[in-house]
Amino acid sequence: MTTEKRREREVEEMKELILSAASDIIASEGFDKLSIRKIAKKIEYSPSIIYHYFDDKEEILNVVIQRGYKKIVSAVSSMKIEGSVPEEKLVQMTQNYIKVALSMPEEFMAAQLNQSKVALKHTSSLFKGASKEKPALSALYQCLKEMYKDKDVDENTIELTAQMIVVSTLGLIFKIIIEKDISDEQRDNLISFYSNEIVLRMANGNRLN
Amino acid sequence: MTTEKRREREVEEMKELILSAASDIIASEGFDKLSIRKIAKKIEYSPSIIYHYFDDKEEILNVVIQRGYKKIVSAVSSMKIEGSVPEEKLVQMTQNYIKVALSMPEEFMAAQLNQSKVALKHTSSLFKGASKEKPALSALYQCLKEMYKDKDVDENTIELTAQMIVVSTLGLIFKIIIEKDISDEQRDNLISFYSNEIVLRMANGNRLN
DNA sequence: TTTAGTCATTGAACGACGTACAATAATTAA
DNA sequence: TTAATTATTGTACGTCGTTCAATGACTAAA
Repeated sequence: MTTEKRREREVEEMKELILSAASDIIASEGFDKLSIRKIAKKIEYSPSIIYHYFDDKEEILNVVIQRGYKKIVSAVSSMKIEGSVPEEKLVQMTQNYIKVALSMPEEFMAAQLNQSKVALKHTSSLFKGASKEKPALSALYQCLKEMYKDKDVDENTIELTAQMIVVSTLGLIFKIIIEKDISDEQRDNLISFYSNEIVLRMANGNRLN
Repeated sequence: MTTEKRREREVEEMKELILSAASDIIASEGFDKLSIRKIAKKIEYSPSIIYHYFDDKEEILNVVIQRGYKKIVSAVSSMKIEGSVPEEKLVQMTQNYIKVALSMPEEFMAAQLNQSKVALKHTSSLFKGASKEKPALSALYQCLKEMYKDKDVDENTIELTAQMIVVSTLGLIFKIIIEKDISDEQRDNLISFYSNEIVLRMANGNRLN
């Protein structure tokens, strides 16, 4: 009777074994080098067994990517924002996000570029109402709202602005990761100019109203 | 004696045959589905022959990607800019770039994400002096300079601003392509808001000076 | 025109891949 | 102890990129 519980646990353990082997391989060799056969060798089972626990390679990849994405989200949200005025908060949030993303470039790119339904459920941010669903976007949205409290900006414009800031930040992160030979100095310059200048201009442009 | 010339031409023709077969496959099935064996079948040769004309699959891929990129560049630069004031030009340039990129999403993504030296030579834009070398960036740079002619903005800031606009635009394009299920209406909204509002804010923020 | 040499092209093979499936081994419930 | 269920494996298929020795075709020299 209690057997069932144990079985469940064992299945979970086996899945974990497979996933962590997959993560190891990805960490040491990169995403494209992951193969079912390598996982099997690493956990000392035959390749076939993996199909008892996962539908196919893609499912494994999706789980790994999803976990990477959660790691990123929790890293970002665990960072304290010390700014008192919304402008300062905005700058800090942007910098935090960029810093975390650049600390795990492989995982970040994989998560963001993955077009599977599962991945898109987490990463999509361009639909109407995204600022209510996505944590990063909603933090941005609140920040902007605070900034606009004396002005007259409609909600739709705030949402669009938040989306554009997110999308721009992603562009910067992508390019920094792709152009892998940027010097530390140049990289810091770019990030600092972007977060201290560009983001604030986007948020608080002189063309509002 | 003239044989050599003919040989050269034949080699070039064979390369072209291989490349165009590769392009066809990529166009109809996507980049990841391209295989040496498929190319061979398409041109009715054995797979081995391909290695007489190219080092490996990657070389073929690089050439195709490079051509795709050139296609994009020439499409953008052939578009007339009708705006009289630099602000209008800026908006139009941005819209043109986005439109062209979205008209060839596969090729555009492949070119931009390719980390090979060859590709980066074309796509990198975050180094110091990029606004002098890269056509898209330099057009932007000129535009910004015109906008700032009465203000006092140093060259470095102009370059950084141009780079940030490019990078942001890429972010928007990437996300629109990745989130493939965005409705036409929503997509047009985003592009219009970005190019008419956000880009101008980035260029002409109230925080200048 | 024959010969020797160069170059184009092929077929077969290797090792790797994802995956399906029937056969076997282990475990559980009766 | 038996029957049923479940875990695990071996084998096989079709795919892939790539190498290499063997062939075929063409070219230059005799």
